[in-house]
Amino acid sequence: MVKTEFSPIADTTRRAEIVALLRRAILTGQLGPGQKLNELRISEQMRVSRAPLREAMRELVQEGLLSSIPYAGTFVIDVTAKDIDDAYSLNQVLDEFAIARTWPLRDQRFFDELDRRHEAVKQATRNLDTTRQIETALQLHGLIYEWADNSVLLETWQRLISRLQMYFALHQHARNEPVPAEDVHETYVRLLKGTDMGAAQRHAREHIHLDFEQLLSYARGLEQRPSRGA
Amino acid sequence: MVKTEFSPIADTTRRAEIVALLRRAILTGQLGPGQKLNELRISEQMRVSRAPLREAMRELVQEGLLSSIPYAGTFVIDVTAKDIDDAYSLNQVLDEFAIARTWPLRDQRFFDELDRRHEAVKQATRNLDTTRQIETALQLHGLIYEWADNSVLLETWQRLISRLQMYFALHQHARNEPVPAEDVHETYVRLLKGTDMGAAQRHAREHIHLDFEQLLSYARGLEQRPSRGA
DNA sequence: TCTTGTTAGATTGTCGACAATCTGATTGTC
DNA sequence: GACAATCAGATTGTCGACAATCTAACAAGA
Repeated sequence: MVKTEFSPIADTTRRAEIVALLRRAILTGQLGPGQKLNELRISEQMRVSRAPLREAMRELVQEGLLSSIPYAGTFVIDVTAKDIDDAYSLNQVLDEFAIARTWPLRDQRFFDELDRRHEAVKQATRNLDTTRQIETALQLHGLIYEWADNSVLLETWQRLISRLQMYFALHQHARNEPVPAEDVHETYVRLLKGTDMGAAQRHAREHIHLDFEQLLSYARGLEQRPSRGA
Repeated sequence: MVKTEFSPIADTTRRAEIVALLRRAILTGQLGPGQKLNELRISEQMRVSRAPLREAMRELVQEGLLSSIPYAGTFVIDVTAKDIDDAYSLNQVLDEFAIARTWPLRDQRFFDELDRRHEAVKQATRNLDTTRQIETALQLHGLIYEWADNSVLLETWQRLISRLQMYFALHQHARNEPVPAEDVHETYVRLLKGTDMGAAQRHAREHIHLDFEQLLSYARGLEQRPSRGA
């Protein structure tokens, strides 16, 4: 008997597809912060009734990407500088924990996957695809969470990251300039392969520090002259 | 002009009430792990149509209390020893972080609220109300998260804790014996009022350690002979 | 006996219509 | 003109019915 490895088949409900569509629209900035989601219009555009759409929106509300006010509407969450700062500081703590948990579990498969994701970032960078670059960079960063063998931690990080991805996408959208060509993840990958866990943890803190600083100043700028919706 | 302090008025949608009802049923053990939620039956019992019920269930799925399989059903999540262990280890890290953040923000109002919640636990203990005892103990513990002024952290903790509360409730249900009468939170409260932050952090780790150990052995016992549903 | 195909019942997913609520403009009054 | 009452339109919340899918029992054939 050969050991078969089947992955679970795709969700075939409209609801699941709607969730994916909406999430993507938010994370890429297609739907801006504060924007209201009109149920009737969206359901007509997607050729779907409002029932699965509303269920999908409820999921995204709990996921933290939307916020809903009864009888008023459902909106894309607003970006405040404090939110980013909060997420950033928590992310530092989680990073440290994730690295500590992953450290003794590293093996060849881990290193291979690390390289693969690193390569994906470089690929996106070469192609000047900023959206994909953010996506791949977060996936590279997320490996330590997937490897840490702690489902609650992984889930927590994914919730955190979906918001950060939205922020980063907004930022890039606004600046609309070519992304840094040099490989900023080189050291990160190298340290994760090394033997000094403390060094890896320390670097992780600073690794994303610069990006966050830029993001923060951008968000602070937004708050001076808030533009509602789109 | 007097500074008015109005709390937001209650959500008046059926959906919100259904969420509250279901959550309570799960956290008190009225709905056991693995149990399937029949939409038609529940909607009839609540005198509500399936639409708001399904939306409510979608929220609880994202909250981590339910899990859903398309066309198969929605179930109360299963309790595994690993889940508890994962949640416990993450909770330690978060506790440390929350205390560090709260520390410089402590003031008289903090101390008062601390005493108030401590008193609530003692009250529930005197009344031998185990469910309420768990609830109040978690609320006491949650003060450092509410005070830490980090919305993402608070949200993370609340997700974590709703599951832990379910575990604890199950545990108590199973053992069904009078809860410890002595005041195990005395030291915790005293240290949070003191000047040695490190001591408070260290104690927080051990504070819940014993409870978790009991919980873990209980969960491990469950996994030997899994009883599905109720 | 084991496997495969069929079918009836139950349950979940989706739809279109109606009810409840909010928003903004309009009207009337002082 | 300022302000409150009213009303029409738009939008969200809820309902009941239908479609799609799953489950389990049963029958047919090797």
